[in-house]
Parts: sequence; C-alpha cells; structure tokens
Amino acid sequence: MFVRTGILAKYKTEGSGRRQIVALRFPGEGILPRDGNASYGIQGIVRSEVMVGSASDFNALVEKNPTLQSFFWRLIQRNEAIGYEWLVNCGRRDSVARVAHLLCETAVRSGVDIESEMMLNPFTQQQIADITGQTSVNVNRVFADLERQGLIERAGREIAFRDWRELRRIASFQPAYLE
Amino acid sequence: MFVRTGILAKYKTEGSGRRQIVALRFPGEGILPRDGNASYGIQGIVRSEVMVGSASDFNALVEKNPTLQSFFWRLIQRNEAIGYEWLVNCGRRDSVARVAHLLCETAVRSGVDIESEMMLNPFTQQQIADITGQTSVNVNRVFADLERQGLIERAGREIAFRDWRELRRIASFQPAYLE
DNA sequence: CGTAGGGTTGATAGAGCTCAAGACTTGTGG
DNA sequence: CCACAAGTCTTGAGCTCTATCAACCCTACG
Repeated sequence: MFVRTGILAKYKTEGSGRRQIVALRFPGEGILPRDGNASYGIQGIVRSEVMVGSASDFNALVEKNPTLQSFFWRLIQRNEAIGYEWLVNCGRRDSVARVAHLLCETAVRSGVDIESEMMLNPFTQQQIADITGQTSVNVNRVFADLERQGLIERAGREIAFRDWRELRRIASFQPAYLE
Repeated sequence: MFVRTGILAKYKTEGSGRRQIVALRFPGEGILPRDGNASYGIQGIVRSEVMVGSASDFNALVEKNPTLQSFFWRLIQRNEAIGYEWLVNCGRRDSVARVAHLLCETAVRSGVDIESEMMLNPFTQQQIADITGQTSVNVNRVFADLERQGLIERAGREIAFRDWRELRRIASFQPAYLE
C-alpha cells in the first residue's frame, strides 16, 4: 500500500481493549507486503488516498530492479529507526515530552515549514494518546500545559509553534533519525 | 552481524541519561547493515560470539541470491512484528504484564523447553527495566509479586515457570507474532 | 434541532518513581 | 585463602505523575 494523501496508522489492540498505534504512514510512505497474516490493523487518521497493489507484483518488480530494492531497503531502515525512537518515547520520556516529540516528528514528516510556525494537527487527542501510550484526558492537560508555557498556541486543530527550539529541547527531538 | 551464541541488545540513551533497550538479538538472529550511521548502540547482554561482515559483501551476496533475499525479508518482518509488540508492551500494559511478557518472549525466542519449566534468565533486573521502560526497583518488586502469586519460582537467575498458562494470560502473550 | 464525537476540567486513587540503606555475589589481587 | 571492591538484588518510606471517573461544553452534521 502506498499513501498518496492523508495518513495511515498501524495499530494493535490489547486484550483489555486498549489500543496502541505502532506506526504511521505519511504521504510518500507505504506499507510493504507481508508473508502470512499481519498482527496489526490499519486505519486512516484522516481521509486518505491509498494505492494498493498485490504482493506478487511487488516482489516481481523489486526482484528485477536493484534501484527499487535499495530504495525500499532504505525505507525499511527509516521505519525501523522511527520505531526505535517511539520505543524510547514510550519507555523513557514523561508525558509532556512524549506529546512534544510526536508534534515535532509530525511536523517534520509531513513536511510542514517550521518557520511559518503553523501546522494543522491531524490527530484527535485520543489518537495522540494511542500513539504515546496515555489517556486522552492527560493528552489534553499536556496540550494546555504546552500552551501555558508559551511553546505552542492552538486554534482548534491548528497549532502554531511559538518556540520551536525549546519544544525540541523538552522533547529531546533529534531529527537525524528521519534521515 | 550474526549472533552465534549469547544475546545482543540494541539500545538508545535519552538526553537525561536514561537507557532504553529497543531490540534484542538471540542466536541465529542478526543485525543487518545500514546506510549511514546507526542511531543506536549495541551491547552484549551476556558473553556472546558474533560474526561480523562488511555491508558490501552482504549486499553483493543478497543481490545475487533470491533465496537469501527472501530469508532476510522474513527476518525483517519478524523484527518489525516484535518491535510492534514491544510498543504495545511499553504503551499499554502495566508493569507486571510487561515483565511477564518479556519472560514469555525470552523463553520462546531462546528456544527453552517450556515443559521442563526451567529457564536461566539472562538479564539483570536493570536490563529488564531498560527493556520494559521501568526502574530496576520496580522490576524487583514485580518479580517478588510473580513469585508470590505462584507463577514462577526463582533461584538466583534460574526461573521455573510454575503456571505457564496463567503467566501467558496476564502477559497477554500471543506467540504468533514470533512466527 | 437533536445527537455524537471531540475537547475541557475537577476530584480522587493508585501505580510506579525516587531516595536510601543494607544484604548478597562475584571477581581480583595480595 | 582472605580482603576488598564493584555490581546486583532487596526492602522501606514518601511522593509524583498519570489513570480513572464523571460531568459539562462545543461543534459539526444529518
């Protein structure tokens, strides 16, 4: 699956019904075919356009095209790096840093111009909670906190970065892992 | 890098010096080459024998050997699935479930015979904390808890599974993701 | 105009962190 | 063989962060 527009989420549901989003796919990214069943579900974060192809076509294409192969190879490594970063996020950062980190990553991955300071946050607070391993109630409080600290300003889903440097700092966001 | 014996850990260190182990490699598994710098460190959990090769050799080998290619393809997908499971673990399970899940996964991945009920836990409690995103103090209390509940019995690092089924349940461990 | 989903806020409880101290294990050098 | 050091495990006390529960508001939409 190749994301043309919008955002896709891979998620898993725990026994007790709690949901965890384990990966996101922004435009230009994709979900590669798997042997066997996937252990996760796929859902659109926003209305999205997605190209879907068959695994056999994909494999044939890649096998005879070394350029494509190394392209996907790099794509896989990027996703791996993002996954590791998310693990650090969930395991070792407090709730403010987790949300801030997600905002930073989202801004960079969706190609928003930081200088313009504006971004349309595509997530509901519940989805942010599902990504960062918290509750939506707490995500709400964290947003209020970030705003009170003067790091962001909100108008509906629209977010203005008022102090990108400081936001990066509290998130300990080092964009190198996104290449 | 190919792990012959022992266990390797990939880890990242957060700004405040807190460590998160983001992946493990058991015997028969490996760490594939990357373009550019890796954003993680590698450390042995126990004394390990590791075969190290160069990326160019690896790439050449894989490129002309489709069987190898699909082998590594599956390996990557397995690691991806494990990573997702770890995210669920850190994000959505309480501390008892996290430790229990790690024990289950370790038992299966290291090929221990569950029926024999015995496993040499290879980790220090600090390492378990670094994997599950907790403190070593709490890991210690969780172990005491699991023992009090009669799910495991400990003698040093040696662990006996006294009720594998129940342990799996509280960990919500579904081994399918390990293939 | 009613409804559902999302956002906001307060009160409360509890899980897990921090700090601190002591016991035990293992390896090293004299 | 002993003394010592470093690392690991264990336990208690207190506190903080975040979950939970519950109510209410706002907005979009049919």
